[in-house]
Amino acid sequence: MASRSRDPARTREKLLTHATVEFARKGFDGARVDSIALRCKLSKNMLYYYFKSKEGLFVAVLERMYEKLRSQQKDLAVRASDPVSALEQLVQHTFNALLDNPEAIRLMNEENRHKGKHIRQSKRMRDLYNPLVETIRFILERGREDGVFRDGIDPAFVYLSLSSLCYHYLSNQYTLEVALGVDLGSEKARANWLVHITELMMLFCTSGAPAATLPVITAKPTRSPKRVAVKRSARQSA
Amino acid sequence: MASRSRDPARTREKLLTHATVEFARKGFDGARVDSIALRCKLSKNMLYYYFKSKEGLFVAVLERMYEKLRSQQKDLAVRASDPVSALEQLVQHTFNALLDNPEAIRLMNEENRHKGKHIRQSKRMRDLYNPLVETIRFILERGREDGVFRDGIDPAFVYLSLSSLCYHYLSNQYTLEVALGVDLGSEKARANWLVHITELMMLFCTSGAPAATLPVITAKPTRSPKRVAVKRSARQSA
Amino acid sequence: MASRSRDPARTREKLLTHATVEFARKGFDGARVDSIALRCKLSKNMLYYYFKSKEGLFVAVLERMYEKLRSQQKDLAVRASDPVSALEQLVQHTFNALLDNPEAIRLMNEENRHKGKHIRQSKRMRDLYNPLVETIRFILERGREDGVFRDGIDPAFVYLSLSSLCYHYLSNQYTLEVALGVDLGSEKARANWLVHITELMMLFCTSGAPAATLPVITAKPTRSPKRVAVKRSARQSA
Amino acid sequence: MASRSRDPARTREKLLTHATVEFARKGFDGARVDSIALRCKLSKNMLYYYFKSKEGLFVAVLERMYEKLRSQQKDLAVRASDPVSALEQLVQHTFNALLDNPEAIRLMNEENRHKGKHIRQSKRMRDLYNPLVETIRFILERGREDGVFRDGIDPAFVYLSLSSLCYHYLSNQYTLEVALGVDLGSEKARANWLVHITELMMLFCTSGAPAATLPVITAKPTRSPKRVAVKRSARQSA
DNA sequence: GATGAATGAGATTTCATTCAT
DNA sequence: CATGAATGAAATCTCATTCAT
Repeated sequence: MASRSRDPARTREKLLTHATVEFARKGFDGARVDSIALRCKLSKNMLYYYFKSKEGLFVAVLERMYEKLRSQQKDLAVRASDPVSALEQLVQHTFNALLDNPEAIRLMNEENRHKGKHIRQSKRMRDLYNPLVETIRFILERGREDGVFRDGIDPAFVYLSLSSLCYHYLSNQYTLEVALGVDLGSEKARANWLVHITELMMLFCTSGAPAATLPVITAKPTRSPKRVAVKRSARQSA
Repeated sequence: MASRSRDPARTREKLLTHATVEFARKGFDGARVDSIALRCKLSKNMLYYYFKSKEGLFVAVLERMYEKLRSQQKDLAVRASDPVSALEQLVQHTFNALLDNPEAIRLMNEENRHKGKHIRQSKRMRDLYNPLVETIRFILERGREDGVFRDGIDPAFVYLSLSSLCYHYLSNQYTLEVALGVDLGSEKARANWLVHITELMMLFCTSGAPAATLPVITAKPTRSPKRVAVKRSARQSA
Repeated sequence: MASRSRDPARTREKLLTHATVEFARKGFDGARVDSIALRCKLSKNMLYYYFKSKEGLFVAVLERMYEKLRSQQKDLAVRASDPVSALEQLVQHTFNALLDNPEAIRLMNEENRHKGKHIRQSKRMRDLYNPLVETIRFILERGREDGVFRDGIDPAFVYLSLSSLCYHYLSNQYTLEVALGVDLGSEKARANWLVHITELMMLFCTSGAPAATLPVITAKPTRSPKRVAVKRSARQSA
Repeated sequence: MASRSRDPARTREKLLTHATVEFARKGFDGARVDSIALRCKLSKNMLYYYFKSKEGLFVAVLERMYEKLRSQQKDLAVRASDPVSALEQLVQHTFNALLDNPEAIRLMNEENRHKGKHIRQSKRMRDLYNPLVETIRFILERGREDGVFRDGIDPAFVYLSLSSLCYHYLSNQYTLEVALGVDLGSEKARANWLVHITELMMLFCTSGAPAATLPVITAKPTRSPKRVAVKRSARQSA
C-alpha cells in the first residue's frame, strides 16, 4: 500500500505536463479533465485540489508555457554577439523554440480566441517580455552605432515581424500546405524558410527609411475593424 | 405558428452564417448546436437534416469561409496594375480580407489544430488557391521584366511571407498586446502595420539575392520536429 | 417526370413487405419509419397515409403475417390423408412454415411481449385458427376410429405441443446453440429435429392414457404466477 | 441531500435488478435509461459509470438472468432421486424457473433476435449449461441401467424438447390464447400443461426406438433455411 | 397519391465538479 | 494527499409525426 507518489511538487508538475498536451491538442473546450487525470494516473480530484478548476489549470498551463518558451529564446545570451549575428540568432531561437514546443502555438491560439482574458491579468507576462524588447532595442542600438542597421526602428515592429514569420509558418502549416500544394513540414523546407525569414529581417534592419512606430497602450483602445488603406504617399520610399 | 419559411436555400444559408460565427467564437468543441439553431430560429434537427452532423456543418462553414476570403483578395483584378502597385494591393487586400472576416482566422486556426483533416479532402481548396499563386507568379514575372523586382523569387515564399505578416498580427493580437504592452487594435496601429509589412514585402522583391524555394509535395512527408539551424554561409548576403 | 408507381395496391404491399422485415429484425421500438420508407423508395408520408401510424403499420404487418403462416400450414389439404400421415404432415408443414417465414417468429415474440394487445382485437385471428383446431379434432377423431390414436386427446394440447416443438427450436436457436454447444442451424440438424418431434407427437397420440384438457376462456382469467407442482398421483401412468 | 448510499455493490445490484425488469418489459430498444435510473433513484450517469453503456448493462443483465435461472433448475440436487422422479423434477423445476422469472423469457427472446451476439462471447454460458447436460446424461444412463428408459437417447434432445414444452407455453401465451381461444394463464391450466409435458417427456424416454442425435458444433455451420422433409422411412417406428 | 421541409419531444451519452472517506 | 462514488446540467443526435405544396 501507500506507494502513491506523495510528492506534491511532482504531482503538480505531472498534471501541468499532461494538461499542456491535452489543452494544445483538443483546445480548452475539447480537453477532458478525465483524460488528463487518467494520463497522470491520478484521480480527478487532485486536479481540483491543485488548480481549483479546469480554467485554473489552463491558466497555469499558459504561464508555464510562456516561461518555457521565453527561456528558449535565450535573448540575454544573444547580446554578447555582434548585432547582425544577434538578430540572426534571435530569429533562429524563436523559430526553434516554437518548433520544440508545438503546444505553445495551439495554446496561444486558444488564448487569442478568448481575447487574452486569461493572461491579461498575469503581471508575469510583462516581466517575461520586457527583457526581450530590451534586448532587441539593445541590438538595434548597437547595430546603428556599428553603421550596419538603419536608424529609428521600433523594436516592437521587429518582434512582431519576426514573430509573424516564425509563427504563422508553423501554426498554419496544414492549411497552407493544402492551399499551396507544397510541403512545409520537412526539415529541408523548414531550413529554407528559416533562411528566408532571416534574410527578410536583415533586409528590414539594414535598408530603407525608418518605419512607423506603434502607439503605446494607454487607455482601452477602440477595436473597430475599419478597413485600412495604405496611400502611396504614406509609404516610405527607399 | 408563423408560417415556416419553406425556402431551403435560405434556411441552409442562415445555418451557415450563424454557424460560422459560433464556430469562430467558440471553436469546434465549444460551439453549441443548440445555440446555432436558436439563433436561426430553427429546430436543431434542421441542422442535421442539411449537414448530417456537427462536423458536416463545420466542413461546410470552412469551405464557404475560404471562398469568401479568396473572393475578397481580388487577385485577378490586381493583375491590371503595374507590378509594384499590384503587390501593394495584394498585401492590402489580404490584410483587409482578414480584417473583414475575423471568423476566418479562428476557423483556420481550428482547422490547423485538427491538422487540416477536413479540408485536405476538399479538391475545392486547390482550385481556389491555384489562381492566387498564378497571379503572384505573373506579378513577379512582370516586375522582373520591368527591372523592378529581382529574379528567382518563389511565389509560394511571397505568399507565405505576406500571409504571415497579415495573419499573425490579427490572429495573435491579444497575446501580443499583453506581451509587448502596445495597442494593435486601433485603426492607426493597423494602418502603420500595413505600411510596414508592405515595405517589407517590397524590400524582399526588390533587393537582395534570390531566396530559396520550397519543395513541392510528392509523397507523405516526414514531419520530424528536428531543430533547424541557419549556417551563416547558407545565407544569401546582399 | 411523373414516373412514380401510382399503383396504390403495390405501394401498400411494398410497405408491408419491407415493414415486416424491419419489424422482425429490429422489434417494434427498434424499427425505424425512415428506414422502411427508404427501403421502399417512398417518402415517409405514404406510410402515414396508408397506415396512419407506426403502430397501425405494425398491426397490418402482424395480420398479414398470420395469414401467410396459416396458409402454409395447409391443414385443410391434410384431411385427405390417413390420420397418422396427416399428423405427420401437420408437424412438417408447421415447422416448414416457420422456417420459411423467419419474420413470423420475431413478430409473434414481439406481440407476446406486448401481451397480445394488438391481435386481441382482431376477430380475424379466431377465424384463422378455428379451422386448424377443427382439422386436428378431425384427424384425432378419425385416428381413434381407426384404432391408431388413443381416446380423449384435447386438440388444443396437440397444437400447443406441436407448436412448442416446432417454434422454440427455431426461435431460440442462437441461445440454445451457445448453451448446449450444438449446431441447430444446419439442414441436417433440422431434419433430425423434425424426425424427433414427429416421433414425439406420434407417441403422444398413440400411447398412454388420456391427457388433461385446457379450460376454455370465459371471463378474464387470473394470471397469478403461482408455482405449479405435479403430484405423482396426478400423473397418468402408462 | 439524504446521504448517498455509498455502497457500490448495492448500487450495482439495484441497477441490475431494475434494468432486468425494464429490458424484459420494453425490449432493448424500448428500454429507457432514464427510466431505469429513476427507479433506482440514481442519476443516469451511474449506469454508465458501472456498465459503460446501455448495451453493457444489457449484457450484465443477461448474464445475471442466466445464472439465476440455472440455479433454480436445481439439477444437481435432482441426481439424488431415481431416474423417473429426477426427470419429472427437472421438467417441473424448469417450468417453475421460467414461471418465477418471467423476465428471463423476454430477455432470451431479445437475445435471439440479436442472433445471440451478446452471450456468444461469454464463456460463462458454457460453464452454466455443461452441468445440466451432464445431469441429463447421468439420469438417462441410470434409467437405462434400471431398465426404465430406453437406450441411445441424446441428452441434448431431451433438453431441447423439455425446454420447448416449458418455454413456448409461457413465452407465447398471449398469441396462443387468442388463436386457440383458451386460457393458458390460470393456475389450473398451467398445472394441466405441466402434467401433459411431463407425460410427453416420460413417453419419450420410456418407449420407442432411439432418436437421432444432433451434430456437435465444430466450424461455423451453414444456416440455409432449406425446407426439411421427413420421409416416412426415416422415422423410427415403435 | 406523393413529396421535401420542418418540428418538438426525448434518447443516449458526456462532463466538470463535489462528497465522504 | 489522495480516492472512488455520485451528481446535475447539458450536449449531440434521433425519431415519429405533420405541414404545405
